[in-house]
Amino acid sequence: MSDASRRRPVPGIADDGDEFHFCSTCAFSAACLESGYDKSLLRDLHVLVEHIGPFHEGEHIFREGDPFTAIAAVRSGTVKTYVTDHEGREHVQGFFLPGEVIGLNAISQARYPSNAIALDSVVLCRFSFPNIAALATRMPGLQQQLFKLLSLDIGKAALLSGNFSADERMAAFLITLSRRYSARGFSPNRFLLTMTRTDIANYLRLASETVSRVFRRFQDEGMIHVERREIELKDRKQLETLAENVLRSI
Amino acid sequence: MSDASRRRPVPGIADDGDEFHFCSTCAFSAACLESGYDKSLLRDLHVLVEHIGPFHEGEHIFREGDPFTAIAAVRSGTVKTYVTDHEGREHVQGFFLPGEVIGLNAISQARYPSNAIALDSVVLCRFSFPNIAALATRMPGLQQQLFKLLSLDIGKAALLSGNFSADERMAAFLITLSRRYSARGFSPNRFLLTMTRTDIANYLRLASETVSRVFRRFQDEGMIHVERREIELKDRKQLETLAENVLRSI
DNA sequence: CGGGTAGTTGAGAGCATTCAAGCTTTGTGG
DNA sequence: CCACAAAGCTTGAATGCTCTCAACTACCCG
Repeated sequence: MSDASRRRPVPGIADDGDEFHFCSTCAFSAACLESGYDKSLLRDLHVLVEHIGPFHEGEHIFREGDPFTAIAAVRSGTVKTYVTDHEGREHVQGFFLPGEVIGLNAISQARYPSNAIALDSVVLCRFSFPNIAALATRMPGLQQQLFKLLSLDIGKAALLSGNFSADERMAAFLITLSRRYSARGFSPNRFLLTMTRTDIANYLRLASETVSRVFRRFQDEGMIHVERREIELKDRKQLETLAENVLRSI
Repeated sequence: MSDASRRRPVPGIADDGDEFHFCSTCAFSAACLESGYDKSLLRDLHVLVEHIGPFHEGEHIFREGDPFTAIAAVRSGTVKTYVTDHEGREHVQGFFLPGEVIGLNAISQARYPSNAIALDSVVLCRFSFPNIAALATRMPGLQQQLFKLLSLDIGKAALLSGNFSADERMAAFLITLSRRYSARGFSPNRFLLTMTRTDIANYLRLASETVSRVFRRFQDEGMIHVERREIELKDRKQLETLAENVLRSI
């Protein structure tokens, strides 16, 4: 995390005496609560958590090459991860919504292999990785959850590896966004695109103009209604059909 | 593993009394030996290993949807993982050389999300995942190694996600193959392409004709010499330059 | 109101694909 | 041992999807 001044607990969420809370968005809470650990272990987990932020739009959370010490779950906002190549082209690797974990691909090299930037106002739960790994040896449920998260990310990364058309990739993008928002209790059919067309393009390996054109065509065909950053999925079925090939590999 | 009859230890490699060996290709051996664990823990690890195979060319190691119970390190040969979409197009997700681990992306769903097939004669080290995970709680070095392997695969999958030209992708493919062979003690500049042009194409998201054409062009420009499945890298520097953008994100 | 960023739309170009044909190697059976 | 088939590979020509370039519009914010 590049900005040390932000590593303070968020007011109102810090420890208050003997009580401790799990933030509802943290990816570890559910798994560990379910596993029925005793209170002391849960407290061990809890004290690892550091609520940091808010980061404002455009602010970096970490940069490529920064030493890796912690993973973080998004509490609110959207995070984009990306790398820049020698020609200055930006390659977006992923968007992270509330509840999702960033930094997992940094473990193998002990450095962040990409940049992470806030697309809007972002608050994170930060977990020291050495500490959570150590704790995981005492909490098999936590270890299992970490393995799962890592494994899931391998599959996610494979999403875009396939040889698909612009339409297929865009449909898959919209459907996965919808599912992820839906899983967090947001509307599955109406949501805000927190990223620019260019970001979407760099993520889907398209030109931003192509993103515009696909949006327009999808709208003309009645599949979506899009206006600036607001989007409504109007024909989910058709979108799912288009996305089918892309998503079956997850 | 789909073929139960192959789950026998390979003759000559099984336990012989009190002695136990690590097979040199197993990704876990080095890390765990280094960590200086006592003999009983190392034996625990060793008894988890099951040497299976050989699988012949074209034989499936697991299929999409098979229940996930084990990960496996390739001992010898090459494994291809792939999925097939609704139009019957094959999407190759990866090639696995000796020392590399397959099945890591199956953890999150408890099912293999893709097919794995032997490209030549393949022998594997199989590890029951529940067992190795349980052991990892007692061997932090092993847990760390598992985290690393998983994290590494996330990065690998991102390799092909970028928006790169056929030349860049092919160069990156050849360079990574070279590095991986080299890391295993094989020649870095002369090796056998154990996969077909079509497999390479499906992996790099190209048409097989394009793969042919790029090979020819690379050869005409003196970067490689390729004849059937035999390839020699003649101008590594130029290849690395081409691959630079693709590889910097790993 | 003006500047800047984001987004849209059109026209032309280019890279990769598709279609098609021919070549090479390998394996099989007469 | 040869013929033949099948699969893998190569090469050429034409099409097409997506990109690039360019101009224009809409919106936001000082």
